[in-house]
Amino acid sequence: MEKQITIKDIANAAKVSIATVSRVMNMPEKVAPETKQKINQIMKDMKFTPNAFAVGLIKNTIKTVCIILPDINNLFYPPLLRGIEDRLQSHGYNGFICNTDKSIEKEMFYIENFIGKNVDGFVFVGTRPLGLKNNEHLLELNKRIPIIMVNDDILGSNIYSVMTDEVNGAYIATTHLIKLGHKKIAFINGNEKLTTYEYKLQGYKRALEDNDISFDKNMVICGIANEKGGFYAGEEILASSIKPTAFFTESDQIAMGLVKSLFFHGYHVPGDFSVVGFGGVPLFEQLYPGLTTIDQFPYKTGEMAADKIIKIINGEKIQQRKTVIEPELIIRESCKAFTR
Amino acid sequence: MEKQITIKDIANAAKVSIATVSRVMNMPEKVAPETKQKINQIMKDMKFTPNAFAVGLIKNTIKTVCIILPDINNLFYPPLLRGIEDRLQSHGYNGFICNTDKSIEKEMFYIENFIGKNVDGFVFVGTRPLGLKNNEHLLELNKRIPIIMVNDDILGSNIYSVMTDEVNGAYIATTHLIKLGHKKIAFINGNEKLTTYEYKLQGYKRALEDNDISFDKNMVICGIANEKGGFYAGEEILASSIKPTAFFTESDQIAMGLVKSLFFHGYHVPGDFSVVGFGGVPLFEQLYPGLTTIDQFPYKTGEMAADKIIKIINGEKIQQRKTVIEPELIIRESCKAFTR
DNA sequence: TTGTACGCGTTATCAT
DNA sequence: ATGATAACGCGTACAA
Repeated sequence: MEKQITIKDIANAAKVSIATVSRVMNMPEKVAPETKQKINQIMKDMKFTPNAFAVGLIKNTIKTVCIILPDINNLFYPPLLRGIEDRLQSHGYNGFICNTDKSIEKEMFYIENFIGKNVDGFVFVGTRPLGLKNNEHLLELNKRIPIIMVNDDILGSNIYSVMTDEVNGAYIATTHLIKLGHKKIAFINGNEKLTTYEYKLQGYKRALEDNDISFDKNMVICGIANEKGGFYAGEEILASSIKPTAFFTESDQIAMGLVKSLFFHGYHVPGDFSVVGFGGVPLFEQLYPGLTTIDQFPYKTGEMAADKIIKIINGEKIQQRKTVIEPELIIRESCKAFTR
Repeated sequence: MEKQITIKDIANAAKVSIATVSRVMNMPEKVAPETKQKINQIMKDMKFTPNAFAVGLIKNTIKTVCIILPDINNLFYPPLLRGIEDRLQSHGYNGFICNTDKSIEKEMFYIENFIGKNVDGFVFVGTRPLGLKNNEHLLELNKRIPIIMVNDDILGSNIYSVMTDEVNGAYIATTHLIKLGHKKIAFINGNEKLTTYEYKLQGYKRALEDNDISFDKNMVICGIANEKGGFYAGEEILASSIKPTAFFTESDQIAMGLVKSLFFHGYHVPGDFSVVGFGGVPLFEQLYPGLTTIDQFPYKTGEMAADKIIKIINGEKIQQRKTVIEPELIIRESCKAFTR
């Protein structure tokens, strides 16, 4: 559009050299107050903003991070992304957001793309497919550029991470139901080979075990991990001979669909069935009934991830490779004691 | 971290000049096939990626757009953002996402910030505060850099836009309820001075008028435009002497909270009250009951916005300044005929 | 077909 | 306290 205003234009207007103009921006203490004053004024008047490419060429940073996640439509991510963004912002950084739909190809494409754009680091958000071959490229990348994983972790690697203790979260959820007197607790899980599903299953099993309830694999329904999957899971269970009295779902979003299915068939929650979700998405406080769930503190998770990647970028010492966030039970209205 | 591979390294390795290397990337037809072959191989082997800053300095573009929106936690935005991103991607562009929380100060800060980062354009998503003084800076910006507005429009300006016909959307929603026999229709709106609230109120009023139902301002509740606001609005109405038989809400998210309030007090939807939302957020198909709503086609809106800003950036001719998307009624389960 | 050399806007080093 | 100038990595006009 318009010709860009350069440091040269400012220098001419101020009758000084470009070096002085540069100095008022980078080492303002080394320039005389009046000169500084004058130059600052002129920069404002002419709406000067330094060319980021030129600066980047020299400083080799553009204060930008690339955030890679499965899909922003998953309700867990918006608050998490806000946490990241707000925090990056306060450090003077910005973030690109990239949706991969869990496709490793897309992920690799984005990585190439953004290495080309000289980002300062990568944040990988969300659970990852199991298997080394899906994660090898991250190990490679980690040698070139600062990266961090959020809500997943590659054991035995030296990749930094911030994640919820999901095993414990699932344990707490299941235990809550058991303490309420439920013994027949169905678990609605996702059906892909993702670490998060493994963790939650572990926690669920362990809670049963610790309470001498035998694990029944028919009680585990694996489907699509969203509200539709939750609905279908409900339909499937109600049509089957499985008769749980309570449900633990892998995500809040699944819980929503499940609850719909239950109501749809004339049941009441928590009157007939208790439901515990997982995530802590603020929205579901306003579900009917208010969803009892495991809070993963998505916003806080994002903040911690942002702080950590910035530290890594700045070469600061990090205490622990893996930061664990302990989840907490939020009791709302979707559970009831089972008495019979 | 590691030393960057430059075009010079490639040139040395291939025993050619840097000009030739540059040419294989930018004018490959002007270099001999064998030379090209060899250089390409070496570039791959050495994992060469051109320095974006250097390229940007010359071409003065980094194929990046800045997307400014109120808050990604508003459920209407994730699908819209996906539409934008997917489309930008296919044009070789990437997008920054910035949440302003409707603060003009934050917005201006981001604008400065990203002008400094040399983005190629801005996409302003979401309704804007009324009043020229809140939008003057966009008129200024529009002279410097390509910009587009999504779901708002500044009349009389030459800023491009893509937006739903919200007046008509509200008209359709209200008319739907009227046709079902409802005469006492409450409208739950947002309480700020934003264009979108004005538009929807207009459509609501017009529908009443066209059906000889007199407008009762007590039937309009203005509150916070999210699920909590919806819940409070429900509480407020149920505690009052206003006795509507149906609700039209400014957003799907409001509808969710409203429905909760209604159930909470022992009412049934649509048995006792009919509810129509606004937006078309896919999630609410799995609300109980499935939410009848006005589809604004958020994903498609995003796609169209992305296509348009790219055209503007490329200097292509645009047919119409303002692209209007006609909303459609999605009938699900939250409405019922009123007979009495 | 290929190479030389200049310029993009800024920072930083060395003089002054 | 300020100025001149060499880098930063790449693209391209011009020369060969």
